[in-house]
Amino acid sequence: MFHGADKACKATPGTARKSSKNNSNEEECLEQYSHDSPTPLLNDGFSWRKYGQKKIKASSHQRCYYRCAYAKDRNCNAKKREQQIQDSPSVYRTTYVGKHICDVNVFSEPDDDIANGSKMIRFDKMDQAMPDSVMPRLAPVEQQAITIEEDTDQIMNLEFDINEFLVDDDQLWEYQFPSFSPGFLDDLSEFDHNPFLV
DNA sequence: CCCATTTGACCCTT
DNA sequence: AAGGGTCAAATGGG
Repeated sequence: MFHGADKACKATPGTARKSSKNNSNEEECLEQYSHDSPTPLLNDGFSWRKYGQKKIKASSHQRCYYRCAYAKDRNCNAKKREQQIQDSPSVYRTTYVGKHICDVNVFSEPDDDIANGSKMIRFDKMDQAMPDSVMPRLAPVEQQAITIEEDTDQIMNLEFDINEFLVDDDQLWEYQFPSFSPGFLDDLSEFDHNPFLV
């Protein structure tokens, strides 16, 4: 139950407010994709703009809502929400929703890129770092085994899975960003996450 | 001043 | 009605 990849084929609830009730079944199947890490994933390569924050009933922590900083300019509909889902060993779940069409150039063939060992990273408009963080795995994951968690969006079994998360994450990031050392992220989050102070 | 975050109201779905 | 997601005015920092 980790990288819960599943689609929400219900015509973007967010935009539904404009066209009243056009829902039902559009072809707007948003992918949803979560990623857990011991620290908030503040800098995942995209520029985000926070647009909301809410207290979630199930959790004692708040959930923050971000959308692509270029959403306006490039009409990008990528969003993410981030929430601390556990305390003791703190775990933050970042859920990505939608795709970054603002960076569609590097998106062409993620698998191909990786296979060829070529660079799939562009720093053009990013003042931060690598683009395309976790998105490229969307497609492959979809046809893998989604049978694990479907709608079980709960946190429950996290306790014993944490270790898996950590290990897997390291490998995952290394796999996706060969140019960066695995510790790169740790380093980053170490100084720009401040759950309680500041 | 400009722009990103904050924050509560608003809206939609269940 | 409750819970979750987004808007937008106010706020604060650069």
